[in-house]
Amino acid sequence: MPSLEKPTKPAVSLKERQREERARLILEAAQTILLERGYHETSIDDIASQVGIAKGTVYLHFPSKEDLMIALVEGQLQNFVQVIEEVAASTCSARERLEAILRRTYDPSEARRMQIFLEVFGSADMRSRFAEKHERTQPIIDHARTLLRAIIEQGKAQGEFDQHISTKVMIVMYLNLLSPRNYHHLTTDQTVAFEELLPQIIQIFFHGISRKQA
Amino acid sequence: MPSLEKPTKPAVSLKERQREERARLILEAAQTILLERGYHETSIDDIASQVGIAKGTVYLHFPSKEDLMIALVEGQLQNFVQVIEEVAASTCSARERLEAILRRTYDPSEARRMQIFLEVFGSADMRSRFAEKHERTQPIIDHARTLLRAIIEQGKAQGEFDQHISTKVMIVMYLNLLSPRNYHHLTTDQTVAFEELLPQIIQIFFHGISRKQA
Amino acid sequence: MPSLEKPTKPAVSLKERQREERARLILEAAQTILLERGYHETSIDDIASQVGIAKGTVYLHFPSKEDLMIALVEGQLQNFVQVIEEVAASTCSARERLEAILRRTYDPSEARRMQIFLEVFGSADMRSRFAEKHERTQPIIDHARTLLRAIIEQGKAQGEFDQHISTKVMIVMYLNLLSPRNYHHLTTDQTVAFEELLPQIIQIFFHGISRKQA
Amino acid sequence: MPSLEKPTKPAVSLKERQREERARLILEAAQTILLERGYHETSIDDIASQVGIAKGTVYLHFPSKEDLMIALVEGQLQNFVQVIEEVAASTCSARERLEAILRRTYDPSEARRMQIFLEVFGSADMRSRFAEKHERTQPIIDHARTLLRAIIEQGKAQGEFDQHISTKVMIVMYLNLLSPRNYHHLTTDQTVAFEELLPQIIQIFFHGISRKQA
DNA sequence: CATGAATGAGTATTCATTCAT
DNA sequence: TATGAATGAATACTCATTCAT
Repeated sequence: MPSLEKPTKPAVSLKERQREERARLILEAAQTILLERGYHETSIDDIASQVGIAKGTVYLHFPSKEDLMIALVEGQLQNFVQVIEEVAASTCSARERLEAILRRTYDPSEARRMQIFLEVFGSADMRSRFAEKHERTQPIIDHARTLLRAIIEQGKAQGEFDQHISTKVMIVMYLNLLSPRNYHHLTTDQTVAFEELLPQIIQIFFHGISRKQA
Repeated sequence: MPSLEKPTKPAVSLKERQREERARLILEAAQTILLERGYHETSIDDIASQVGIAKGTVYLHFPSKEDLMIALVEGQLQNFVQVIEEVAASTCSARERLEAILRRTYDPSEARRMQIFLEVFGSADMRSRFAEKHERTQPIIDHARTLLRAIIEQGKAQGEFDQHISTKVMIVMYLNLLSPRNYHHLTTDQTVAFEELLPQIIQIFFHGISRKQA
Repeated sequence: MPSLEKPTKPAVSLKERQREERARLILEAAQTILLERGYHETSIDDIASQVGIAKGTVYLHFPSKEDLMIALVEGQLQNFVQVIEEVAASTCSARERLEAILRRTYDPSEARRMQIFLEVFGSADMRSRFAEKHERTQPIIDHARTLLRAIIEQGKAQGEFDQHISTKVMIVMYLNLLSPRNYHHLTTDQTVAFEELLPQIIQIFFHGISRKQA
Repeated sequence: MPSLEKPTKPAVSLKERQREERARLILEAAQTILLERGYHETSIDDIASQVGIAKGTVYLHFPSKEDLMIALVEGQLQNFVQVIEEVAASTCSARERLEAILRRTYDPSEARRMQIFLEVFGSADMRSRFAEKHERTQPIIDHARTLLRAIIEQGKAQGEFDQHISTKVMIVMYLNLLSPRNYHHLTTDQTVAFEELLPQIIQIFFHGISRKQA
């Protein structure tokens, strides 16, 4: 019977799990409000009351508003890297792999998880605020870029992509496609459904970078 | 008597001109600092002292910090529309016209004039702040989109662009290209010079949307 | 059966002793940290972790931070009174007895035990905080003063001290000598060692109050 | 007539005078409340409403609560040094000069001006808070000590004071006498009037350090 | 009893905005 | 008109205290 032993370990892990759960709830609330209102318009009180806890409790999990923000971005960045890693391991063609990443990024159930991270780099406020504390995130970003670079260069080598276009530019443009935010710019009048948006974007991008049939 | 000639009109107009000049100086200073530091990190005092006037004077021209910001964006938006209008009137091919707009947007001497406008829509802070006061900018944006739509549809009609891709998507993606900011995302290590960036972006985009040679 | 011997009393007393021991440990830790950092810079957490217990446990012994402080001061005050009482009982001359008290107060091994008490009265923060809860300490202080008064008046009666100087003033000045803190004022550059400081202070004070040889 | 010239200088100086007046009022209020309640128990709001101004206005004059405190202490320190300097210049005997300083320090109209400065060095909180920002005050203190040293050493040379007692110890003890605060320790029961206190203190101290008539 | 997570009152500080000069 | 001193609402953060486990 497993009840023979009553180890203290699970207890510790329980507290730890509760703690992480709490942190996760805070991050989630923070994400929702931050996306809606932005960093400066969101107070710690707002976040706390969204979670249904007291202001002080937020500080038990994150030493400062900024650190909360950074944790949020870092988590999403890691999510993103994980998606790339999973896809990178497959044996499909380069295009298929890049498409897969795009699809997972646009997948509504995933999308929310990455918005802040994508948002952060789009705001002067945020970027300058981040610049200093980037040390930890930079290596993760570098890793992501390395993986993408490998995929794209395979695609070039296999004749899928145009070798005259710099890999760097492809990466940048590809990453641009990843920000669903960009597609709200001037489409608040929801006349293009997301379901039709993605295939067309894919079409433009991959046709755009495909090897020209001279 | 000096009242022989109608002195009021010119006087008013002079004052008015001076007034506008003042407002322009403030907007210019605001633009510079806002781009550098972001909305919240920029105080009215910062802007005033950049212009060399007192804080209170800013309020003689703009009723609030937010209105200053909105005036700034509106001005840039109008700039942008003007560029589109100028180009739209030409008789070049659709692609040539769209390329011309891109080039003027990327042109360093013009670029600064549009960055805030482009930046604003990339920050949750800004967007939510704007949402309410959009009434005035929305018609301008609609006008721009109408002009672009016309060009693109000409391009489709003339067989330049792929008719299977929705015009809306093309517009959105095209507007995305316009934000130089996007190309800083992960290119802080200046390995892709801007001069080579633009032609490649153009290449990808226009090849991407070009009619397929079945 | 273990109930043969009356186990309750010793058990309670053991618990009580443990309880008091705990309280003593807390007071000791509090003293160390409070002296180093001051009342406001010391958190209950600091004290608890210095003792190696949890924050809540401190509250099982002292109803508030302030009460902890008061208990500390009261204990030290009692210490001080005890020193006076021990010395007062001796048969030496008045001057020898007052000197003995001074020496024991300055004795490094004792000194720490009284610093907080002396410190408290030197800080406006502390005094105002104390003012209300003085009721309990006041009688102890009165007792100390009575003892000192007796010694001094003996000294006067025996011709040791100048009868023209008020006993009250002598007491006040004498108590002033007791605060080693005072001698840090401007001697941070440690050029006067404590060992030479005390004899000279004694010399000045007792010569100062000695009967004048007309 | 002096009204012939309407110089702008006086206007500037008026503003400047108003500004200084305001700062003085703040310092005065701060002093009163700080002495009563101590640093931590005094909020900027308390000070502001004591002066009858808004919180923000305090910050127009002092960049932080701490700086306000430092300004206060520094001002009082300078007051003290000025007293010493004035007295030091006289040609009286050493004792007379030291007595003069004591009297001026105890003079009720002056006393309030120095209490904070004397208080600060009596609180662990304050001292540690000050330690860092002492750079500016240290030279002033050193100057004061140099002046006092000179007087005392003259006294020794002239046979007024006992040469066997270290000048440093005399200075320290003398400075101790200067803190009226010390004489409240245990004399809240106003049985010794200040008028009789001072002469007796003087008597003890100067008899204490006087050359012994072997 | 002991714990330490949760609380929320309290505070320093900032800055857009106003208005007397 | 221009100024900039004054204002006070807003907000991040701390920490004594409580209480469920």
